[in-house]
Amino acid sequence: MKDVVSRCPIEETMRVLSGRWPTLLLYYLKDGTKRFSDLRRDNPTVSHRILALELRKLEEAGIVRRTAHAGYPLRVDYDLTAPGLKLVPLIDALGDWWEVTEDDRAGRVGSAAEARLVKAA
Amino acid sequence: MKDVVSRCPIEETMRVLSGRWPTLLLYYLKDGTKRFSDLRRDNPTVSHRILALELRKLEEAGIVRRTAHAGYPLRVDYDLTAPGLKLVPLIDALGDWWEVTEDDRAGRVGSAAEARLVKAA
DNA sequence: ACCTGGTTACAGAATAGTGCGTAATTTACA
DNA sequence: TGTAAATTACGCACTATTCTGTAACCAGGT
Repeated sequence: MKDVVSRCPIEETMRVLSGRWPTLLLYYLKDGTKRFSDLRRDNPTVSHRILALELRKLEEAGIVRRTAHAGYPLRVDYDLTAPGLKLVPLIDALGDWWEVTEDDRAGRVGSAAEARLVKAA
Repeated sequence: MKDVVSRCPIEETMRVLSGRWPTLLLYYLKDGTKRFSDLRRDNPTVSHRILALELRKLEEAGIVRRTAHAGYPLRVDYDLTAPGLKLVPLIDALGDWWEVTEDDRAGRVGSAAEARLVKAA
């Protein structure tokens, strides 16, 4: 994915949300502040390095906020920004779509155009 | 992205929609049947190989339907299935989100938690 | 020395692009 | 009449690019 300037908002959004982790991190962050180590526990299959990179990407996109606290054994908090919170229901909707359409997607029901014809008849 | 079996519907959905092309193809297919060459014209930056692969992925996911007509000059039509059509408004919503939150994301307004506090005060 | 959050270096895997080949029919031209 | 070229939707091999993981290392504070 080259860094092409596209004025298409869908493309821009997907540039941020694409991949395995972004939506999952949003999901885990939706009910409050989490620390780096919390997020690792939430999803143990993400590597240390990738988690840091993904979080930074989301931070730069203005979706999560990073807060570093001075002192102790070091502590960094992550939480959603207002735009990030607004994104949560949209992502949930995608998950719902997956479940609701499960049978149709598997059961090869035919095209939507076909369905329209059937309804019209 | 390994082929890990995850029962998380969000993860499953993103496995299909991730990347630069899937959402764009959905976008171009939303108002009717298109041929392979139409889709190439709609997005001239996708290579023929990748377009074929992406379309096949979407077909296997039950989102688009492929219809090959016999005979030469060879002709193949693509259109959305019913689940695919249902997906369209969700993707549009993501695009809208990008535009609506543009200022907030850029203008570093602070976290959502902060916003809640402000409202509460 | 140990903890947490993060970075760097390198390796291997996954993904994307280029160019060539193919099919049967039509059109283009000498 | 012969033949060369274009058309359409790919598949295949090869290369380029990007992504992801492992492991090591660093910072500041107890």
